Amino acid sequence: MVKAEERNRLPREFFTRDGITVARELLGKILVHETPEGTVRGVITEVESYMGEDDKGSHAYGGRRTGRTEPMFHIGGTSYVYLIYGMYCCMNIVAAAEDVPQAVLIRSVVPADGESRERMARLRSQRAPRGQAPRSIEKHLADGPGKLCIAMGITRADNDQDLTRSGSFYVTEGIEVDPARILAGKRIGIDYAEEAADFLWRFYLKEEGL
DNA sequence: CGGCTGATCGTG
DNA sequence: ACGATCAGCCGA
Repeated sequence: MVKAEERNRLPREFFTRDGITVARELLGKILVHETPEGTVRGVITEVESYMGEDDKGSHAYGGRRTGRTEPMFHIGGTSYVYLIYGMYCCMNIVAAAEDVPQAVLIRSVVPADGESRERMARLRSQRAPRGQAPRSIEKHLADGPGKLCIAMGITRADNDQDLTRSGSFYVTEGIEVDPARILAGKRIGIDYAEEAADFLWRFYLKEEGL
């Protein structure tokens, strides 16, 4: 007997489309991570597209295929988790076909239920670098790529996983999103990307209200 | 709320 | 050296 959640898992065909379509469609979907501490579910509210070899903002720009970027070249539906600034992780979901290095950076989620909210708060609290936990965990539970990974227990151990098959890491249907509620803006933190820094490839939901 | 800065380390 | 970042601290 399968869990209802398993029946709603997004299939390969969802992810093997272009990175902008997948990014927009991911808004409102639920990222699920089953950890030893329990299952954490987050509704995706902000994403960014990284569009492959020609995108100066992408790790795969110029076809750069190394140990780190390898997962980006795998088939749509693969996870790409990497360490950033020596202390945080960023979580991406690869899009498109194999050898087409497009990916969607998950920038923000909100807890899908009360249990997830509690687990996110605990995970964020227990990882207090020097001293006390962050000031306002409640208001900023998972509203950033690094915070999101901490809140959902996502680490580099979750890199290069097939989200369409993994038993503990996947995406399911979520809330219905009116396309009119999707806003677009410039991607964050890629000032070095020249003209690509101005592309409106960041998508987010108007009003975090849900 | 906006700007500045230190922390920290795998990757190329 | 350099980040697809975060949190604390400052000033307005």
